[in-house]
Amino acid sequence: MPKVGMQPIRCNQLIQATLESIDQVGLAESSIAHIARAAKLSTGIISHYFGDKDGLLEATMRELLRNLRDSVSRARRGAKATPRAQLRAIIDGNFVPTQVSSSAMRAWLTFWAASMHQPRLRRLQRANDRRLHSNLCCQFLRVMPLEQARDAARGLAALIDGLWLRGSLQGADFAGDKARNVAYDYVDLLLDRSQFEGEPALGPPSL
Amino acid sequence: MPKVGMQPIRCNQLIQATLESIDQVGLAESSIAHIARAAKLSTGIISHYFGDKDGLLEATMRELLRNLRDSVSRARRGAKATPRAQLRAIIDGNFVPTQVSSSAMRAWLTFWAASMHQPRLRRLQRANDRRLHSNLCCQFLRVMPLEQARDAARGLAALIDGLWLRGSLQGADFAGDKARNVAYDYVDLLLDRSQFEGEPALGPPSL
Amino acid sequence: MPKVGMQPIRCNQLIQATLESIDQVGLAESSIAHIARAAKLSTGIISHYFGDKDGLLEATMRELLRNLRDSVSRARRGAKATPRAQLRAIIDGNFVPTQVSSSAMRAWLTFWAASMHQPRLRRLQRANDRRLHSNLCCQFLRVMPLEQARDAARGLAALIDGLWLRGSLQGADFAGDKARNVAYDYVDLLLDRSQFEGEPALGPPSL
Amino acid sequence: MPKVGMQPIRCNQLIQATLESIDQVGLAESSIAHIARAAKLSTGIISHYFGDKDGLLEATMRELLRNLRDSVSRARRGAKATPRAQLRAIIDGNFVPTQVSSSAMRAWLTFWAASMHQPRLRRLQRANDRRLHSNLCCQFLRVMPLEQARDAARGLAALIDGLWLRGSLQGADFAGDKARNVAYDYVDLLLDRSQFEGEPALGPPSL
DNA sequence: TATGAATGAGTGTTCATTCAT
DNA sequence: TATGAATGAACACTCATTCAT
Repeated sequence: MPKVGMQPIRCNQLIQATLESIDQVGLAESSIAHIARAAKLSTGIISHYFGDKDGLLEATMRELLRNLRDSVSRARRGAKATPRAQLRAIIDGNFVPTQVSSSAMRAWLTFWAASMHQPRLRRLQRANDRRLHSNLCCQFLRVMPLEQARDAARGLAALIDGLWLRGSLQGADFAGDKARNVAYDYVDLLLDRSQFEGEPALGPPSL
Repeated sequence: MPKVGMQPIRCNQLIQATLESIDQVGLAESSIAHIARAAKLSTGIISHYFGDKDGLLEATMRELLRNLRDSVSRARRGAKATPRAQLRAIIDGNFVPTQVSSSAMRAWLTFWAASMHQPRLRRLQRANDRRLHSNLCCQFLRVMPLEQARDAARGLAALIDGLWLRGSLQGADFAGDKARNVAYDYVDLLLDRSQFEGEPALGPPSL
Repeated sequence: MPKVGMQPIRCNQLIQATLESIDQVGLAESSIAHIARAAKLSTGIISHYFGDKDGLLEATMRELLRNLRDSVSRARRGAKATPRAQLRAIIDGNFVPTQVSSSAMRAWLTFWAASMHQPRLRRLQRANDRRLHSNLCCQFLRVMPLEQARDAARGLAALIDGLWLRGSLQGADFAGDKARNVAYDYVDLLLDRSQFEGEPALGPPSL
Repeated sequence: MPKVGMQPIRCNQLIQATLESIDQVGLAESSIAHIARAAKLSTGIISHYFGDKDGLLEATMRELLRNLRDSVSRARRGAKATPRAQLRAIIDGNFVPTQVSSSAMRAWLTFWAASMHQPRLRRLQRANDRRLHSNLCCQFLRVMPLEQARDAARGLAALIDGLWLRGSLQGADFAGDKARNVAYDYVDLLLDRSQFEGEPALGPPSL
C-alpha cells in the first residue's frame, strides 16, 4: 500500500505556498517551479493533485473564499440578531486579522484581477459577491424599503471592497480597525437615517 | 525613409492597443506580439519607443491617470466652490462615461493588481491615491475637524474605489449613474451629520 | 496479501492493454499511465513485472511474433506437403483474421517503425523476417534454382509485408481475403512459370 | 527592413534537419531541440516558420511526397508510352537512389506509422496512396479488364511498399536494383499472362 | 503482490528582446 | 523610422521511474 492520506496535507501545503508566492512575488512571477519550491515539493506534484496550474489557482481562490465565509459566519453567530449587530458582524468578519493580513488582501486583489479573464475564477467571485450583497440586503430590508435596502447593500459592499482594495495596495499590514470603523460609521449613517425618516420595511425597527 | 514627427502618433497607437489588449485578453495574455498586432505595427517598434514592455505599461498607466486627473479637474472647474458641489464634482469626474467604460475599469483593476509588485507602477498609483485623498480631505476639512475629515475622505475614497472595483468585475458596461448616486448619498450623509452635529472646521458651513 | 501465481495473468493483462493502447492512441501517446489504466492496474506494476517500459514493449512484440509463428505453423501442419500448398499455408497463416485485425496490423507497423532505432526490437524483427524468408525460400527451392528461389522468396515476403502495411494504413478492418488472393496469385505466377520454363531445383516438380 | 527572403532557406534547412534526425535517432527521439541543433538554428525558429512541431513534421512529409512524385513523373516522361514501359517507369521512380537511401526509407516508414494516429499526415499518405494505385491501375487497364487491373494494381502497389518496408528495416543502404528487378518481374508476369490469356480491356495489346 | 505518492529531467511552446537591414 | 528574423531562457506540463507502505 502506498503512503496514504497525504492528499489533504499536500493540497494544503501547495495552496499555502501559492498564497505565499502571490504575496511575495505576485501572480505573474508565481511559476509552478516557484510555488513548488515554496512548498518544498516537486513541480510534478501540482499536476498530480490539481491537474494543472489553473486547478491550483482555483483551489487557492476557493480556500480564500471559504475562509472569508467561515469568518463571517462565525462573527454573525456571535452577534445579536438586530440588523445593526448583524451588519457589524458581517463587517467584523471581513476585517478580522486573518482577512486583513497583507498576504490575504494581496491574494484577493490578485484573484479579482485574474477573474476578469478566467471564467472559472469569475464564477467563484460572482457567487461570493452575490452572497455578500444578499446578506447585507437582507439586514437592510428589515429596516427600509426594498429599493433603499438594495442601494444600501450596494454601497456597503462597495465600501468594504474599497477598503480592502486600498488595504492591499498598501505594502504594510493594513489598519483593520480603522477600516472597520469607517464601515461601522457608514452602517450607522444608513440605519439612523432610516430610523429617523421612514418606516421599517418589515416589522418594528428593533435596532 | 526617415519620417519625422511620428513619435507621438506611434506612442499613442501603442498605448491604445495596450488598453485594448488588456480589455480583451487581460494583461497576462497581452504579449508584445499581441499588442503590436492590435496596433498594426511590428514588435520591434515597442522597444524603439518605450525601451521595453515595462516602459509601455508604465506609459499606459500614466495615460490612464492623466485621463482621470483631467476628468476630475474639468468637473471641478465646472462646479460651484461649496464643499458639497466640489465633492460631487470629484465623484462626477470619477464616474464620467469614459472612466466607467468596461475597458477603462478593467485597465484600472489590472494596473492596481500589477502595481502591488512593480515599484514603478506602484509609485504612480500611490501618487494618484494621495491626490484623491487630499482633494477629498480638503473639502471635508471645510466643514469638519481634521480627524473626522480624514475618516470621511478615507471612506469616500474607498467607496469610489469599491464602486469601480465592482464595476470592473461586471462584464457589461457599468451603471455609472447608480454608482454615482451611491457616492453622492454617502457625501450627503457625511456632510449632513457634520452640519447637524458640530461646528465646521474652517469658517461658516456655507454648504 | 501475497497472492501467488499472478505473474502470467498480470503479464498478459498488461500486454493486451499495451496492444489496445497502441491501437487506439498510438505508441507515442501510450504512456505507462495510459497502459496501466487500460489494464486497470497501477503504474508501478509494470516495472514490477517487466523492469521498465521497454521491457513491456519487447514482451508485447514477442507476443505478436509468437502469435504469428503459431498461426503459420498451424496452417502449414494442416496443409499438404507440396510447395504450392505449403506456400499457400504460409500466406494463410499471415492472413488469418486474428492477424489482419486492425488492432494487430497497427501494432505490427508500430513495432516495425520502432525497431528501426531500438536494437532489442530490431533483433526480434530480424529473426522473424529471416524465418519467413527461409520458409518461403525452402519451398521455392523445391521447384526452382537457388537464385530464382531467393528472388521469389524476396518478392513474396515483400508482397506479404506490403499487403499488411497497406492494411494497417486503412482505418477499418482489412480485407484479408482480397489480400490473400493477391498473394496466392503471385505464388501461382511464380510456380507456373517455373514449371513451364525450367527444371525444378530438387527432385520432381510434384506440385 | 529586416533580413528578407530567408523563409525558403530556413524552411528547407529545418526539413532537412528533421529528415536527418529521424534517420539517426528516430521520430520518438527527435525533439525540437535535437532538430534545431541539427539545423544549427534555435528552437524558437521552428514555431516561427511552422507554427509547431506538427507543422514541421507535416511539411517534412510533404517534401518527401513531392520528391517521390517528381521522381516518378520524371521517369515516366523519359519512358515510352506502352503499359510495360510506363509501369517500369513508375517502379523506376520509386527506386531511384534518392528514394532508396537509408535516410529516405526510414523517413517513409516513420511517417507511415505516424500517419496511423495523426489525421493530417494520414490525409497526405492516403492521397499519395491513391495516386500510385490510380497510376498503376490506369496502365493495367490498357491490357486487362477492370477487376483484374485493380487486383494487379493492388498487388504491385503492395509489392513496391513491401520492398520499401523491407528496405527501411535494413540498416545499410538498400539494394535498389534487386528490388527493382523483383518488381519488374512481377509486372512481366502480370502482363504476360494477360497477353497470353485474355483480350485487352481497351484497344489492341500494343505492349 | 500491488499501490500510487513523489520525483525531476525532458518536452513543446511562448516570449521579450536584439539586431541587421 | 520601422521591420520581422532570430535567439534562448523560461514556462507549464508529461512522464518513466522509484519507493515506502
